[in-house]
Amino acid sequence: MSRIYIGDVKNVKLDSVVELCGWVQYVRDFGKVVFFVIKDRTGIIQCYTSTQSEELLELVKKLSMDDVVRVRGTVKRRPEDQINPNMETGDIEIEVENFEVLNPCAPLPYDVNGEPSEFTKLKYRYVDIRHGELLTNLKTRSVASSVIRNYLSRNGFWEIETPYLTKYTPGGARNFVVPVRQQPGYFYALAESPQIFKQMLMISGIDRYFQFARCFRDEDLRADRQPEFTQVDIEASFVTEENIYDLVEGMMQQLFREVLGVQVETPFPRMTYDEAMSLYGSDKPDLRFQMTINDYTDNFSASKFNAFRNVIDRGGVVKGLYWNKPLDRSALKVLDQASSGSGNKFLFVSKSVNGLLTNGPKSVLTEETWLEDGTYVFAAGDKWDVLPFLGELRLALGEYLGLLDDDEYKFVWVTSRPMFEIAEDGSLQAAHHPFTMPDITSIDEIRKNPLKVRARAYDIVLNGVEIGGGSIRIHKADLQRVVFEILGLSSEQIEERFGFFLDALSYGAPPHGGIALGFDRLVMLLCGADSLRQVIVFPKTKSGTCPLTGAPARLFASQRQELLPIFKQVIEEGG
RNA sequence: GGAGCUGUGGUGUAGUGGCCUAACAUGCCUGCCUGUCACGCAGGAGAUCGCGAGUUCGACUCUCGUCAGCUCCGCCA
Repeated sequence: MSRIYIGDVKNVKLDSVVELCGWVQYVRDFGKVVFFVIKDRTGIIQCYTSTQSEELLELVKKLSMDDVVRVRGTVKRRPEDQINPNMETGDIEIEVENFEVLNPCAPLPYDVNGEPSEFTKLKYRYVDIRHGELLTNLKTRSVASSVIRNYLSRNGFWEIETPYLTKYTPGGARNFVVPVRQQPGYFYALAESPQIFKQMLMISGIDRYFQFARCFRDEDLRADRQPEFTQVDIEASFVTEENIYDLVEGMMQQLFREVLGVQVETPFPRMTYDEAMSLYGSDKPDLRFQMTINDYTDNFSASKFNAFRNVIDRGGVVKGLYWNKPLDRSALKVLDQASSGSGNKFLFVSKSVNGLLTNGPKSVLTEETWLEDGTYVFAAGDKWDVLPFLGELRLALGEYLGLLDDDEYKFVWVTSRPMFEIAEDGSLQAAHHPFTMPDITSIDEIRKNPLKVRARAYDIVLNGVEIGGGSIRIHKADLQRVVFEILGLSSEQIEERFGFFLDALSYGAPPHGGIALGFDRLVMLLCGADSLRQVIVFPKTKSGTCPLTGAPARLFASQRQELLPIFKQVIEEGG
């Protein structure tokens, strides 16, 4: 006989003898009879021992929480009146024949039934995983990755690993750098994504590739951002947008069916970036509720409400949200909360048979006879300030009205972003990345008016969260060179930074495209978690430290000696 | 880089310019209990109130600084 999982005990015949390994959860000592509950990753079960063996009884009394034990005993049905309906194994228990403490556990550093600070839990992450929801989340994560691997393999994709130690890529995220002992003054960069390599694989004739790629970015962290995270990186040759959409929609369908038992409708709706912004005030619209942003510029163009009319006279717009029921002050309060700190103001008007409730001038607004019963939230100003602001208010209102259903999954493709946007310093920068194919028929088009050009890029959005993005790539060296030039790179810079890449494009690059899915975020949504830290096994704190290991750390003396020449070289090169 | 919130026995919280020799719960230690199920009961140990400076007759409490954690903005193609 050998050890079985606790979760399998319910499938074993009564009165058979089983061997279980796990952690002691609770000990309930009644002097002459002692109960203790043990747990492994599959479940929990109650064990008991009584006076049939005084020796055993004495040993069991000494157990404490999270001692690691091996228990051998008989599966017994509990007395009828002792069945615990709150326990999956509440109708049975193990009568202990013998047991062994494999390793006693020191008193736990925190109360596992309470809610210790996140820092404490990170410091003792293994305790948290053992006792919390993390165990379930990690299982979900494992199932998700296996579903995705199978799906992609079945569709002819090869899993290939690309280097993490690579060359610094300018623009985009800040890279982590790694000093190279053998070449003082030279550094690797940790890959912020496998972008260049996956294109190289297409040029290599791999045709279909995927990878669970770790990506590293040295930027400030958020609840949904870690310095290292995992992307499902996918690239294919001779494809169009439609092929990528089909592939990913099939994958999501399979994933949600196998992980959650949820049937996802395909194809996913699509909207352009402009539609998403003007209707939802966001490039990642949450389509779980259909409230959209409307234009009220005409309604207010002759209004006595000067604040709005003046904005319109200066070329601004008035946009707003409408809900067909009147709302009270608590809604206004929620919106105030949502807009505080944004620097934008909104006008709240709730109209009913009882009159107007508003945070604006009531007498003036009463004259706006076109207002219907229900609630309006208006904002006026420059279109590109007003839309994102109303986008925020829309979400706050949706949440307040209880329109965000956690069990609903609304996917949408957002397409046709502008190829370039204007950076703060006035220069142009790539809105997606500089390897994205512009939607043009001739190179002249992009040279003449780059800001008008759209990118053949697409984002996949689920319930207002961007879970992935990709594009058809540039596969011709001359077009790629022009894009670099528009981004302000000199020919010398292009040569130094991307010479090898332009070479590759000129040596038989096939048309290709792909997508990268944020695996951590995807798992977060599958688990219903609200922070990445709940689906990443050993995450870092907001300032990038690891409370468990104490990373990052200072160098040892011996390491300092070895690395000294490297930093000497850096200092000599100057700033 | 900016804004906000938080920091009190191992853990989670309470507290207020003197009432604090710092409270409660849980955990820990000792003892009692034959059917509990986060068992119960009795007793006990455990904290220079994140750190530093200042104001004050007096600071856990007020002020400034600093450190750490969290949320948001910037940033993250």
